Amino acid sequence: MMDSLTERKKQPDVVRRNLIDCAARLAAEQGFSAVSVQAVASAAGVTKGGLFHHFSSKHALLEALLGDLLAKLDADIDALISRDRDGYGCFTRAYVNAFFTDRRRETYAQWSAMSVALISEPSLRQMWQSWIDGRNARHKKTDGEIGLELVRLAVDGIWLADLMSDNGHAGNTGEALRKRLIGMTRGEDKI
Amino acid sequence: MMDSLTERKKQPDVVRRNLIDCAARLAAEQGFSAVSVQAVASAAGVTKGGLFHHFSSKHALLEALLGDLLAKLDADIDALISRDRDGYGCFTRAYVNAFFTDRRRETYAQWSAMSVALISEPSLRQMWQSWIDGRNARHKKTDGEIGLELVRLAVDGIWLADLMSDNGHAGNTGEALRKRLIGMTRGEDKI
DNA sequence: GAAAAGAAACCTACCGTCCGGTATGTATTG
DNA sequence: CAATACATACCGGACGGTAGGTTTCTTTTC
Repeated sequence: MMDSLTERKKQPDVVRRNLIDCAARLAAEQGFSAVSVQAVASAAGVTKGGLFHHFSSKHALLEALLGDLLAKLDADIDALISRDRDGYGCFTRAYVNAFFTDRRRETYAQWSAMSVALISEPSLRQMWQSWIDGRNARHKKTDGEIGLELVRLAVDGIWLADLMSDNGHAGNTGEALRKRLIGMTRGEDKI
Repeated sequence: MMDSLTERKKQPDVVRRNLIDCAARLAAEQGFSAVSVQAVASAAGVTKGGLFHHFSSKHALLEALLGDLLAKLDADIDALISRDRDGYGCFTRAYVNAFFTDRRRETYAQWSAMSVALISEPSLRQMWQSWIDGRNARHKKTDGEIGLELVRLAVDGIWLADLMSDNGHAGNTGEALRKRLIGMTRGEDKI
């Protein structure tokens, strides 16, 4: 029996989607250790059994969550690349800019929390690894040089520094860094 | 009653030391998730109660372990700095070289495992944060420039890449990167 | 210097909690 | 009716931590 006003059909895909979102929100707001099966299920207004109906294991849920984040990142980067006029270093520039814009969005908090899982869980690492390998292979012609690799590594370094920092945002402090990095992708030398 | 040959007095500080080392070894060989109180105690040939006699909590044990690693890193970096003739960028160079030499040692595996805890546990993060803050303040005159900060960030990026990579060593692939980074600390521009 | 007293160094046994996962039921849907 | 979409109830295990005893060393006392 359903509420008279809220009367709807069951929407399993909506529930499934909601489970992923709740897992992401939990991870973002309370850290990865707070992402237990019970917590995610409760947050989504479902019981644990219900969650296990949609995902065969906790791991499957995490994989879905990571896949989601990767898909978004993929879209962002592709959009940035298509708007880039120069060929040389276009992926690296997109990588830098995608990072610095995501840095203020809520997805960033999700990434932050996800990173912990990403480092500890081998199969999740594998997903990230194959993503980055695929991208590197795809943009080898335009972004294969070691100088550009260094730029991307520096971005990862900032990411790591953010993870270590207490204030999640760490936001506006990096504009100088961003400009410098973008400059490096264009072969500008400085000082 | 003691064994006739193994006759020794109790050496609590040795046991304590051994507990830290075993925690580090466990973390290095089986990942951070394998570092449970029970596992560490067993590896050190002591019971759980014995461990809790030396460390008031699991967290205290982890802090001791991190403190140990930081002390070693401190010593390494100081030694490298004292051997550096130039003033400008000496800390950054030491940071780069300490990383790349540690990369082949066993301490690196310990760091790898520790990083997971470092990211997830706030109070451990705090220890790292204050270490790096102290170093940055101390070398502000010689290593304050943004270009040098970028070099250090890139090193952190390599560290993160290693964490994500499956092969723990990832060793010799980075010599070109190292030279490039060292070059950047001397104001050389390239390509 | 030996006995007594005290503290430090451990061990055994246990507790409550939370975890991921399962087995089985029941209501909804097509 | 059959399949899907959930809920309920439960399990075995590991986890961090505690309580209380027992052994070993150190210090005091006579």
